[in-house]
Amino acid sequence: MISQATEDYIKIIYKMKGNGTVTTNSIAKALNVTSASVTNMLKRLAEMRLLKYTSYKGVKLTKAGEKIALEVIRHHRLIELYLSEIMGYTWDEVHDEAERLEHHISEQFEEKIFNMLGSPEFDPHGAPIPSKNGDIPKNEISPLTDCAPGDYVRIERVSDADPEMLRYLSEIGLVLMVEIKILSKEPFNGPLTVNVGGTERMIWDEVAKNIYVAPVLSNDKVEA
Amino acid sequence: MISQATEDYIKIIYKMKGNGTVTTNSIAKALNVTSASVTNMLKRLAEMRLLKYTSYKGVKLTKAGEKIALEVIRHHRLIELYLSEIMGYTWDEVHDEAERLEHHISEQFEEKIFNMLGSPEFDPHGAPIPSKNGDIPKNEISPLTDCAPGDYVRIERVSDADPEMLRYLSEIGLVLMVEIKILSKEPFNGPLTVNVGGTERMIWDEVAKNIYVAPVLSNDKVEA
DNA sequence: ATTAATTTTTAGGCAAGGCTAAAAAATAAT
DNA sequence: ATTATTTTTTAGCCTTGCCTAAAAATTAAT
Ligand SMILES: [Mn+2]
Ligand SMILES: [Mn+2]
Ligand SMILES: [Mn+2]
Ligand SMILES: [Mn+2]
Repeated sequence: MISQATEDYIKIIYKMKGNGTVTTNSIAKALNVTSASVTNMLKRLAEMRLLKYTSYKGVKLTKAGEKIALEVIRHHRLIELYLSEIMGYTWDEVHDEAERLEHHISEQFEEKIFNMLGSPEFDPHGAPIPSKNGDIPKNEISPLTDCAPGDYVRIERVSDADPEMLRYLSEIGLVLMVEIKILSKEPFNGPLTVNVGGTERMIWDEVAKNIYVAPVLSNDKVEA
Repeated sequence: MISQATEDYIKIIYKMKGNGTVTTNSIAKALNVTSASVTNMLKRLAEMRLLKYTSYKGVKLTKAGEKIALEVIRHHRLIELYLSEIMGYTWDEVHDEAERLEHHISEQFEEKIFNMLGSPEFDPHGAPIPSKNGDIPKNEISPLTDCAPGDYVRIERVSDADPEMLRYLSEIGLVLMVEIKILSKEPFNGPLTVNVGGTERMIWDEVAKNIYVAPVLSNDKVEA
């Protein structure tokens, strides 16, 4: 059996591979353990052939490691969606529960909830759910911070890192699939003003960073 | 946080307290570990004030220990019922899944499934679900092996220990709430013959041991 | 009352996964 | 090119839970 700690290391390494080299320190920070602990674990994971580890140089998952990462992420996102769709959790409550359960459900459980949810492709925060064989549903999204005045976009994904932020976002109506129009944007990472369901809102960098959007095709637009 | 191992020890000790003194060996057998491991753990549990441990003499849970036991058992049985009622598991599939999940769900999760299930009192095998404050729903049941010819009884509980046995029982129609009439019983733990839904069945000791029944009041009887 | 058998505890080890403090390597600054 | 800073690794230690083998205590049989 593969341990919870192992799964958490592998998962975080997988998630960090986007932003350049995955270093000892970055893993330590993400998992809230010391770098010494990370070095120790990386050696063991390399021993298990779940990743390739070059001292001082960083780390890269093997095929086997990536498979485990995708499996855990699939569990996590399916559970999040299940909690929210079937059990009535709010989107700020699902992450912590999923973070534990992802390591302890059976394949049968995974399959059952996958079917109950109608073969879903995205979790409650818009994150793609890897398929059983590791394919990741694609959708074209970009950071809200990249938008320009005049853009008309739909919220397609939010970061699930901070429950407080999620509560704030739903409070001000910034939930998935909501369409917003960018009214203005100040330079130097300054605040945006947007129109959300008829209300004008200011969204500053700290908040905007959490939101990803896709353009609304002009023929779908409903002028606000 | 209290570890999974701790919870499993406490739970098994609680369950064994019915049959006389709980000994090192009996715990070892039940948990499939060596007696040396048990001695070691008992010392730690005593240190944590979860039980009173007298060398060579056996063990008894404290109030704190009992509270943990009841909490874990409540989780286990609620999860079993949830899996069977809401997710379509069969009664032979629920135990293993519950055995892991019981240690990892939150109080919120517990509450949600409790409500979804309509404040249930018994699990899919007829075992009572301890209430939030530790009360255990009572029902008057006795072993099927204690029945005498002529008795008319209802199946109120089955042992969930062996999935194979559970599959066999449902195969021959011996599921919860089914009413059966005892036709004959051989001495020396010999087989019983019973009438189940019009069919005559032989139930020998190994099988009968798993079944607990309550008498059906004569005015409720439906002659078979 | 001894002796034999059984149960339980001790002693000593091991693997996983953490930690701190010190050493070494890599990077950045002068 | 040195020197200073940051990153990473080593070394040594700890706790949890498990193990085996040997010793001690208890219980059962003669
Ligand atoms: Mn996790
Ligand atoms: Mn999510
Ligand atoms: Mn368990
Ligand atoms: Mn049960």
